[in-house]
Amino acid sequence: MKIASFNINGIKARAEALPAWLKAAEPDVVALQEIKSTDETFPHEIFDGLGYHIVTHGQKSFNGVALLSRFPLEDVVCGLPGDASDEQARWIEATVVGRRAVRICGLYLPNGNPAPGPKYDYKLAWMARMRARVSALLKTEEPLVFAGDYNVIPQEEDAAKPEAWATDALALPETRAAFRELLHLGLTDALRDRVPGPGHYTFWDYQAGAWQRNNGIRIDHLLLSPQAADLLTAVGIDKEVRGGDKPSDHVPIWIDLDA
DNA sequence: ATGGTTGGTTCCCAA
Repeated sequence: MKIASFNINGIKARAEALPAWLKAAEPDVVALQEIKSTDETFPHEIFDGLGYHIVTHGQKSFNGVALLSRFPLEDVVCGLPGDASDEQARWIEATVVGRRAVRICGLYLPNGNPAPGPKYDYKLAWMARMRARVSALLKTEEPLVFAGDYNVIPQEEDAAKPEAWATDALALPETRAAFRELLHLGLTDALRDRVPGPGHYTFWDYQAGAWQRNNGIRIDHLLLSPQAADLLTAVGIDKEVRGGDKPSDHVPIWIDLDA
């Protein structure tokens, strides 16, 4: 089962690039972030003929997440549990059954800039709430995949120019500590596990020729529960997508599970 | 230290 995460930075702007990647990469399940669309205005027609079941959790203008799957999407949960007053669409869960059942959680973790400030407070509170949700799901002992844009640069080696991010919400010590707390629950960072070391980026800013200079950062992650990590057979970043026509500023990251 | 670009919306904000 090939499972991917892709922050598309606007579903309507990616009406050509996203289907083109799906045809080439043939993922079974995809977690999309930043659809920037409501459920009502989501352009389902761009996926016609590609064979995906689709669930969306959108909002107007900003954020918004979705799951695509060649298998039916079961037991869907929209919104990160733990704060009924939170109106930002950043979390969606569903179970897919291939040869085995896997629960997929798609997430768009808050950016948090500027830090310090209320946006950074929201980021840290959201990460604490995610930790509680991960803990609850781990008790099921199901294979779990947490796929998304974490807006976290976990270590210095995950940025081409780490000094440029020293005071940024994506890299502050408190951000990295909160990310490590997730890992310490028992999750495996699939890419770090299989391809340790520097130079593996998933985001290049549109500005200042970041792509041409390979000034990238690794902020899109696939974290696996122990039962999912046992099934991991491959991991990759589809870097070439960044050089295509009308690209997102993020590229897809994917894993293959023996499931 | 600053600037630079894109998307969705709107008389700029978020990233």
